[in-house]
Amino acid sequence: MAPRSPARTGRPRSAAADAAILEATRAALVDLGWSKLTLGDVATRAGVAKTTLYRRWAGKNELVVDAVAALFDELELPDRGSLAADVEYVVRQFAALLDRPEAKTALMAVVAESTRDEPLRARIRDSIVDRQKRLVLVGRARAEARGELPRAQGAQDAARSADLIFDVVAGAVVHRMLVSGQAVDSQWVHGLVALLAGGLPSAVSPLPSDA
Amino acid sequence: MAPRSPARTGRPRSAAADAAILEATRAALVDLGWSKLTLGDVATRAGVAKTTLYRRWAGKNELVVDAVAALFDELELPDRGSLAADVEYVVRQFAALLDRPEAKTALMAVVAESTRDEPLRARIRDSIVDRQKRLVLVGRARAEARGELPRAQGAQDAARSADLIFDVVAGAVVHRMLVSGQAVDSQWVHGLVALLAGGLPSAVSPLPSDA
Amino acid sequence: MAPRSPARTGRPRSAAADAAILEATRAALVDLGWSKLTLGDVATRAGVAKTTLYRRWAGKNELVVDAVAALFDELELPDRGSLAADVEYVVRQFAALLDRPEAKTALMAVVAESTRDEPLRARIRDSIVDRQKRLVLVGRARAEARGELPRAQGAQDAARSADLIFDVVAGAVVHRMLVSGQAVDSQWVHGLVALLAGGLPSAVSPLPSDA
Amino acid sequence: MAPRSPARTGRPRSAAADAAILEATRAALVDLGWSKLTLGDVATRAGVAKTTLYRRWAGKNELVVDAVAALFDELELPDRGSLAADVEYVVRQFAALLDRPEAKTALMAVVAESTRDEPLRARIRDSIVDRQKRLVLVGRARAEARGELPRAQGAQDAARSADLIFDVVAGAVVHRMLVSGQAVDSQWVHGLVALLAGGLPSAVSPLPSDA
DNA sequence: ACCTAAGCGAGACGGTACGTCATGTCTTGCG
DNA sequence: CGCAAGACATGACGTACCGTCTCGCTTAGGT
Repeated sequence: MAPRSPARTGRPRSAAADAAILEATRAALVDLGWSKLTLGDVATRAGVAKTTLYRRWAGKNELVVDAVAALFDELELPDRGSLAADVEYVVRQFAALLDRPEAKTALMAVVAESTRDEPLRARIRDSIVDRQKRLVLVGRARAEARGELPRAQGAQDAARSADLIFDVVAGAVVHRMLVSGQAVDSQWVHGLVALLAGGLPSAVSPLPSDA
Repeated sequence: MAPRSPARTGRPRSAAADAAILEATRAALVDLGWSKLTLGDVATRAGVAKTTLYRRWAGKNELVVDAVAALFDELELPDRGSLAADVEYVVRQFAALLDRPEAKTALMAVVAESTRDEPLRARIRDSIVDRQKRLVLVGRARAEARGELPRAQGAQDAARSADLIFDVVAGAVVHRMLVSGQAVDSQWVHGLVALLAGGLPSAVSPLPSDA
Repeated sequence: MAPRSPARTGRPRSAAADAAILEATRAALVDLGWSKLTLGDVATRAGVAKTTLYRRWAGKNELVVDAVAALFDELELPDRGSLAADVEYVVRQFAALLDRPEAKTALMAVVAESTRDEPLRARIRDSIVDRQKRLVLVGRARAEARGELPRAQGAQDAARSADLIFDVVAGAVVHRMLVSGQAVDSQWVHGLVALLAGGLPSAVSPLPSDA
Repeated sequence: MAPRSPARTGRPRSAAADAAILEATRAALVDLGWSKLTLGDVATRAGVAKTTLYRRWAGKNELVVDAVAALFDELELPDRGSLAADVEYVVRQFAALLDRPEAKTALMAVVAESTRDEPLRARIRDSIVDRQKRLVLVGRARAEARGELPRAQGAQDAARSADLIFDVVAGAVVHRMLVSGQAVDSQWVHGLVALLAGGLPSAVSPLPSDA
């Protein structure tokens, strides 16, 4: 009755090993960064043989995607009472995540690798990117309920605009922190929120600082 | 030191070498991508010894930053008549640049490396990022002249909002193409322009397609 | 009455497995040679699990000794009518055996291993070497009966000279084939027989060829 | 003018490295034996990188042949006054050589490998085997001069019988020590000399012991 | 007819060595 | 003296076997 897995014989894979490897990968990312991380070192840290690691992941890219994906699932969006507050909350949360060294060094690196590796791109999309779009959908649904935003006209338009908002918000934070190399401070967050609320005209006007 | 060049043999190399190396680096990025690019291969392609290469650049990161920086200087912003048109133009131009394989594979990679290498981050900022902020300044100046945007209140606010706009626009395009892995098509560009013009409420409303 | 092994319960070992493993070992020696033979491959060929194999043999050396030992028991020495004919017969037979790829590749290899492994040397001696000394004893007994050789003076001398003759004859054939890498052809065999009959003076004189 | 070697540019190979590697190989053979010798360990012992080692030798087999070949060139044959004395001298010398652990463990192993590797067999023949045939030729020439042996009838016969004598003498010693695993003591040497002098009838007669 | 203990296949496990590759440095000899 | 050619020490790569260890089954003998 139960759809048994195709191979049922042999010694089963150690579940503990998977967890140890992913944890060791994150630790190694913190200590060494992406480019100096070696799978041999990860295996040693995890108390595992290199072969065990290669049995489960095709290479460094895939391993790091899995190791980092879990971090992104920690993001959440409680109701802060208004669209602006929700946006501010999620932006700060995302910035805090990108401030963690393991996320910072790994995210751009695997994205860079994915430009020449379609399966990797798909894995990143499935494990990391698409899962965070839920935050946009939740936020928008609340804003619609509050009357802050008009209701989407159709499913396709809804998806399209969600993608756009996601790219703008996530892209802005990533670019600010990793490309421009500057902190996501209150001033910048308030500027972004203003821009999202009212477009460029709102963004260029000075804002009351709260710092 | 003195550039003597009456009829000396063997001398002309040095000047040509730089150009040949950077060109070879771009070609290698196209063929191999960032992670499989090796300095030995670049040297061979450039018809140069590895020693010559290491005499001029500290490593792969620095070389690639220099090789790619030139591409970004091609961006320009002619007056398209309105703020919206200017934004659309620069977004499309930037997207076209990021579609080139040598830019795509290299940009994220060096940014990733720069998360643990402050001198590299500075080099990227100087050679690539900051030079493109001129586009924002030019665009805003025109928009102010046209009365599309209010004048900035002070130099500091002006710089701050220019940084914000730059992060939002560039970040959105980079995220769309490299992280989400989707094309920057007309629909998306128009959505972005609408969002920049009027904020989220404008972005979620359906737009007249031009595709 | 029979002093059964201490543990008598449980499923008995499969007799078929032993035969299959030894046969698979010989086949693998033919296909791969000693150094590329792996126990995993032998197990697969024999349709047996690696554990089954390790339950019975300590390692590759022991397994191969057992696998090739059987080949050597095929040697025999029918009465050819004279000492010279008996020697020629046994030399040709031994040469034919050493021409089989599984014997050729395995014999020297296990002997080489045995230089640092006393138990292995003993196993080789018991399973292979000493069993073939019977051929010398049979041949000498016949020659004595024919009056071709004087009777040995004592048991110790008899054993000593049998060892010597064995080393000389077997050593010559092995050296000819495996070290010098040349064929044991009629000319060489006749030369050897002449040398054994009359010593070096006989060996350096030209012999009537029969090829 | 001089026919320079094809490649004349670049840093030349270190002559010191070659010597250090061969010496380290012999030391490793003594410590570990053939089967546990690893090229990585040899490289470490020689204070050399693995790549340097692989640049010069194709693998373990070739390296070991070169490392032990030098040992065999130490053999020599001073005039001991009679054929029997010359034979005894060279047999003892060869036995002493085979008693050295690096020669013992390596010789049979490379011979075993050579059964499936024709280039290796040729290398062994050129570097080790053929070079020792000189001893047979020297010994025979002296014996002929002394009148102990008849002169060879032709060059071909001379070569053939030299090969035979070499296989018999060297084969007997090798077989005695490595296969039978017994010492080449005086009794055995005298037996061998007697056999070579007068054939089997001389060998089976008891000899005056000198031990 | 059950019980029990060992054998069995499959295959994952921690290891070790492999042979190759790229890095960044260092000698050479040529021009 | 600059430079190409390429050897060098270093160290990671990804693979192959090793010999051991679970697993979930047979498969017998003793009761």
